[in-house]
Amino acid sequence: MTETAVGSVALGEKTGSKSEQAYTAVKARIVEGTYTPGYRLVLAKIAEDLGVSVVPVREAIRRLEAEGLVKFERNVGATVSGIDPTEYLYTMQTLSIIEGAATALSAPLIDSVAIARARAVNAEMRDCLEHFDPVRFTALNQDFHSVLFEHCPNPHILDLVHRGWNRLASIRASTFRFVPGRAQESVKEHEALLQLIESNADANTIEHAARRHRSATLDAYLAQSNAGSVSAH
Amino acid sequence: MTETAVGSVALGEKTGSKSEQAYTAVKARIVEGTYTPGYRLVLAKIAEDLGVSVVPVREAIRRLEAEGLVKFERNVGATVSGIDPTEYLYTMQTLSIIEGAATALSAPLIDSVAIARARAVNAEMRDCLEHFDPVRFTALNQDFHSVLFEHCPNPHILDLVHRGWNRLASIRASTFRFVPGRAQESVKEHEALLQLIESNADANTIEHAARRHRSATLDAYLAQSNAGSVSAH
DNA sequence: GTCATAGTTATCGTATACGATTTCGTACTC
DNA sequence: GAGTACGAAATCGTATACGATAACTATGAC
Repeated sequence: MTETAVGSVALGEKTGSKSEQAYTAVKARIVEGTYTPGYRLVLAKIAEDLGVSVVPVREAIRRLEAEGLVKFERNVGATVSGIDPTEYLYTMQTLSIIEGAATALSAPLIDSVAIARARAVNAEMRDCLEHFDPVRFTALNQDFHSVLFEHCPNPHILDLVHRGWNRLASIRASTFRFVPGRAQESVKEHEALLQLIESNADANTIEHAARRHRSATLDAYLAQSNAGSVSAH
Repeated sequence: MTETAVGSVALGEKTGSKSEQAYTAVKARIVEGTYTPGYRLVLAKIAEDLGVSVVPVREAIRRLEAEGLVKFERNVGATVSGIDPTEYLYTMQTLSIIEGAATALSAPLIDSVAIARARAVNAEMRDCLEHFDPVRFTALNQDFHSVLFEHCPNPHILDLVHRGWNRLASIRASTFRFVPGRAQESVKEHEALLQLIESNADANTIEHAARRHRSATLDAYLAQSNAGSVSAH
C-alpha cells in the first residue's frame, strides 16, 4: 500500500515488452513528480535513458496521452499535462461521479475486516494532520478508497477511478491541494462513510455521500479562488 | 446527424498524419460493422490497404485498444473486441452512470430549440418502430442523446459517453439489442425525459431518470437471459 | 534599435529491415 | 488412429534511417 502509481489494467502487451517498460517508467516519473507539468518529453532522450529505441517510447507516450497525463502536439512534441484550473474542475467533477458510483456498488461487498482496515488507515491520516505530513496524507487517502473499492464489481468503473487519480497525481505538486481545513473535514467524512456502509444504508445514500466527499474538495478549492459552486448537486 | 462513428476528442495529432488516418479508418470499419467482433486485424494487411507502413497502423490499433474496441495479445495480434455478456453488463452499467450525470449537467443548458429538435428525432424513432427499421432506430437514438449532450459543460464526461457508445456499436450486430418491447418503452422514456427538462426538474430527478433509461435496457436484457437485476439502484 | 528573412538545428513522423515468437502443417512414432 | 516432435510460414516487436516540419539563431534592411 501507499504506492503512488495506480496501474490501469494492463490491456494487452505483457510486461517485458520495451513498450510496456517505457510506459511504466515514464508514467511513474510523472506520477511521482520527477517530470513536473510542462516538462518536455523528448522521445530520443527518453529512449536513450531507457536503453531502447524511439518507437516503443513513442507508443508509450501516446498511451499516456490517452490517459490525459501527457499533451502531444504534432511535429512539436510531448509535454507533461499541466495544471489548468478548468481541467482540474473537469477531473474532480468526473471523479466525484465515478467514485460515488464505485462506492455504492462496492458497499454491499465490503466486510468488517475491510472496514477495520479502512478505519486504521483513516486513523493514520489523522496522525498525519497533527504532524503535518501532506504527502503521506495524500497517499493514505488513496489507500483508504482503495480498500473500499477493492471488491468493486465493475472493473470499467474502477479503471476510471484510477485514471482520475493518476491525473490528479500529475498535478499534485501544484497549489490545488492546499485548502485550509479541508483535510480535517475529509477525515470526518471518511468515518461517516464507513458508518453508512456498516449500517447497510441504501445505495442512493451511500452514493450521494461518497460523491459529496469528492465534490466538497472541489467546492473548497473553488470557494478559495472566489468562484461559485459547480459541484454535481 | 445519424452518423455512426462518434469521435472522441482528437487528442494531439492533427488530421493528416498517417497514424490519425489509420485510426479513423479502422475505427469506422469497426463501428459500422465491416470488421465484426473476432475479426483478425493483421497490421501488415491493414497497412497495405491504407497505403501506409505498419508503424502508424500499430499506433492506431493500440489507441483503439485503449478505448476497448480492440483486443491485443502480445506476439499474437489484434482482434475486434467481442460480445462477452459480462463486458456488456460492465459497459451498460458504466454508461448508465455517465449518461445520467451528463444529462443532469446538460439539462439547465438545453434551450427550447434543442428540445424541439430532440422531439423531432424521437418522432422519427416512433416511425422506425412502425416500419421496423432497427438500424435507423439505433442511429436516431444516438442522435437524440447527442442533442441533449451537445452543450454538456464537462468534456471529460462527454468523452466517456462517446467511448461507451462506440463500445456498444462494435457489438451492435449481436443479439443484445433485441429485447421485445424495449424500444417502445425507450421512446416513451425519451418524451418523459424531455418533459422533466422542460419543467426545470431538479438535477437529482433528471439524473435518476436518465440513468434508469439506460439501465432499464440492461435489465431487460438480463431478464431475457433469466438473471436477476444488476442495475445501479 | 527593431523587425523581417534566410539558414541551421532539433525533433518528429514514417518507411524499411530484421530478429523473435507464435502458429500451423506435416511427418513420424507408438 | 492418436499423439508428439519437428520445421516452415506468418506475424509481431523493435532498431535504424531518412525525409518533413517546426523552433531557433543570426544576419541584414529600415
